[in-house]
Amino acid sequence: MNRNYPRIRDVAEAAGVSTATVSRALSTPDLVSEDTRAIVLKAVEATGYRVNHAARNLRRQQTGGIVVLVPNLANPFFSAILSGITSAMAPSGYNVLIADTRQGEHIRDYLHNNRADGLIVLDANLPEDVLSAGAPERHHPPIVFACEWLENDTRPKVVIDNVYGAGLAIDHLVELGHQRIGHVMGPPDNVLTITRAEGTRRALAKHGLTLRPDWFLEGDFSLASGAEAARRWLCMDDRPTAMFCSSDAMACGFIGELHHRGVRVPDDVSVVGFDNIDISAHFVPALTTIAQPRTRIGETAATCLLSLMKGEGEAICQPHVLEVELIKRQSAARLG
Amino acid sequence: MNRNYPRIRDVAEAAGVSTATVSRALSTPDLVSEDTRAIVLKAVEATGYRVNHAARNLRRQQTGGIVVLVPNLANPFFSAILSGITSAMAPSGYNVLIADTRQGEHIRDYLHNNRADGLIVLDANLPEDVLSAGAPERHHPPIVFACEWLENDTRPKVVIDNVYGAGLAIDHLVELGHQRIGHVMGPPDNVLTITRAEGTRRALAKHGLTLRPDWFLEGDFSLASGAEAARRWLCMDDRPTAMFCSSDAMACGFIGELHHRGVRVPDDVSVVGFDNIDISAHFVPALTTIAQPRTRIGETAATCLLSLMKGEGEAICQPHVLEVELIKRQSAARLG
DNA sequence: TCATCTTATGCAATCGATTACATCGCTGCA
DNA sequence: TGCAGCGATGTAATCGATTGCATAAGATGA
Repeated sequence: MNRNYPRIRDVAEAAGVSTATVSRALSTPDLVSEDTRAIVLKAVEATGYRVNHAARNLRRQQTGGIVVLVPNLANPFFSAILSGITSAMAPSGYNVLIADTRQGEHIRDYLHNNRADGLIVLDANLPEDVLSAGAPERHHPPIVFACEWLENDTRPKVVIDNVYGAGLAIDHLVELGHQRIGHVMGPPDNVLTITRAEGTRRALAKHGLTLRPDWFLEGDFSLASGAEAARRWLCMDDRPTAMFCSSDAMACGFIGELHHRGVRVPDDVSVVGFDNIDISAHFVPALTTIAQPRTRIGETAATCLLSLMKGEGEAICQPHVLEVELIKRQSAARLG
Repeated sequence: MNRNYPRIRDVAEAAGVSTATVSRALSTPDLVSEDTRAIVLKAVEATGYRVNHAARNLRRQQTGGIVVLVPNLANPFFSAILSGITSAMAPSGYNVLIADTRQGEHIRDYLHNNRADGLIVLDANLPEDVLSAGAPERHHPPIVFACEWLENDTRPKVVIDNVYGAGLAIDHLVELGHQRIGHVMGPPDNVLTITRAEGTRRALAKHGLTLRPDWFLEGDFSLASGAEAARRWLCMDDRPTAMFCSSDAMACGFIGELHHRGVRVPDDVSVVGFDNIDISAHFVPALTTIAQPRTRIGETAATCLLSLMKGEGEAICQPHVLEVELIKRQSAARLG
């Protein structure tokens, strides 16, 4: 930041008005006459003035930024959401800060409302106390949850219907003639894991299929854990003919590992994923999956947070449930 | 941001010292006696004080943040780099803002030094004037380029040796007996495209192979452009037996599309990618590729920027060239 | 014992934009 | 004519932390 940088006072002098008028011309144009406004804008142009955000934020008692808490930034699933957030935030002038929740203690800083005017949380598995709504001595800024959320928490969230999505996947497999269906899950304490597993169980029950707990494999949404699940599938002496994976990354890892071991998808086993990440359409075989609108999740969360910060109340921020969709491709085929 | 939030004055009163002492105890502990420091820290604890960054930044004439300009945030290639940046930045206390360069005019704002104390640029294809070093009336903050860079520009950068990397790929294919080698390129005006194509040409020449311009296909690093390249490959009546793709995403798109059309990799054509993104090891077939240390690129860029901002001069910021490595997997096989 | 130097602390100005309040000039109505 | 009301603008206080300068207390040396 450069000293001798044009200040609002320089603009005021150039325009022959007071700093108050310059400030008003820029942030509340209705309060100045059309003529002065034009003069001021010309002076701004001439001096190359840009507002000093630190000064503005100090006076306005705000920080001028929002923070996005991301679990594992390196996971491409989140980059599309981030992209949606930044594009929805850009016109507002708020800065978008990102913080990787794996970076330990630093996140606590971000939760304080003197660090950010708002928060978008993509990771509901933070240490117990961090996100608790019930600690009034901690001054949290407005929070919007996206993708993940806390059970029994009334704060606004932007999510999908994971139970329904899982149901779509199972219905499809059953339609293809599969009766022996397994499930690769995410990490145990994750809401997405829980709801997708629940949806899987319900759909299996609906179709009168017996539930085989030994066919529910634990994973962590990653490629590597999908590969690990494949190895466990290979060790079974009584194998399912189809696997529903709780993330596309796990589905890809699963298929890739099977391929290395000489097992073919969908010939030897059908696979359905969840997320519809970019690679899925190009995978070999192209991945049948449940699509969720990732960019729109980000946009919606950002828009919701903006209206919360404007103080437009919680009313318009009822849980947004965005639609999911079955994308039929080649990784799941008719049993036979 | 809450009014009646503890200010430095509250801490001062609680500790029975002046605000100056509190400030010093926190930011320059050496200037304060051990006893008072302890008292102040206790008072900080008791009041729950957190510094107001707007006030600090205003007084210190800084913004407290750095901006990362990313071309297409939704591209997973960049998320690993971002991850490296945030982890290297976390201890410094600087905020990390991200801006997607596709978001048009807003980027210009970020380039002004009253918006950020430093800049990491991952996209060298911005409009001509935006990054030009030679416009002194624009007050740029310190800049570090990463991955991409401007030709004939002496500013610090963190890059890899793309010519050498491309050479590794071609050498490997030649070693496997391939004589007819094509190349899928990135967008035409991109430095990575240019240097990787140059490396390809040089390596082909080194091995005495004739250069076939009709085997150099244009792409844009994306999955979709890889698929498009596959379609063009299929239309050739005189096909290369191996393709070196300038990004893993294009390699995956290429292989996926061929697979849909019944062409097998590596049986019918060998493919080598570039980047070693996470999916590559799990792709079908597992992708032979040139690895670049993406996380470390981010970390190095961040560290370099930090020392630049500390005013430690350009000296320690000579172009950092990080190493690349050939990862042999299954997508490239012996010809025959 | 006094002058000098060092260390620890306080006082108060400062960073730049915003905004409550005061002022001024004008219009319109009684 | 006089006064209320309104629109446009200026004056100056304010946001909270930092830091140059002043000062006081203690250490050192002659």
